[in-house]
Amino acid sequence: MIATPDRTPLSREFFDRPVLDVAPDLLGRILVRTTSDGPIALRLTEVEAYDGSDDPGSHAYRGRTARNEVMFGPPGHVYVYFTYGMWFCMNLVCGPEDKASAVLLRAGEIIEGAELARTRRLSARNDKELAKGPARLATALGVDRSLDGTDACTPEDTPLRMLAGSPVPSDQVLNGPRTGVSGDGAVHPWRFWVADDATVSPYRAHVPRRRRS
DNA sequence: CGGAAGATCTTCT
DNA sequence: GAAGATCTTCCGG
Repeated sequence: MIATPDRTPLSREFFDRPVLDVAPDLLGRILVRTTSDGPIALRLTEVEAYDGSDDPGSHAYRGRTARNEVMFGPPGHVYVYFTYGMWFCMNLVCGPEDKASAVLLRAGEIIEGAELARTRRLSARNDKELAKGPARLATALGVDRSLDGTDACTPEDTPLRMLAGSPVPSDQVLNGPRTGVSGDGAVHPWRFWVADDATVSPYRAHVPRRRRS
């Protein structure tokens, strides 16, 4: 028989821990995104930890700015940024407050609302690709900067919530270098994913884009 | 399948 | 002014 995933919300305390503890613990948890079109539920299969102001790969490394403001706020809130001229990516802020650490949600399996997700991800060739990659994940869920700062762990039915789901046993969690991170930040093996899961995105090392003539 | 290049624009230097 | 926590399409093997 199949264990029903736990639909209770994750607590603030869950996120109020060091980001390297929270990141692997987020695998198997469920993110629910609700809009007027209906709900989408996503089971997280791949994340990356960004260790706040100590981490050269982190948006918070060079201090507080208008963009990363939310990272310096309370844990359990959502940090959304815009990148490469057309994509959004989402993070969950971790503790302690002011450390500005966060977990980038890189990939997941859509377990509810796949029909709706497909309408936002027309280029996806199959359902495994709907949220395979951080920008794809945000696109599938209809997440943009208007959700920056949203509290993801309230008991109320907000547009974005984290539920307990079913944590992945540590022997099924793999880790390695972060994708697309350049310079000194690339050395940390702070990308975590579920072993043998087809929704995990392929690893790509950072490549500086060639300058246009 | 793998590599190259384009798309597109905010953010910080 | 340059680079970016990316994705898609196009091309060659």
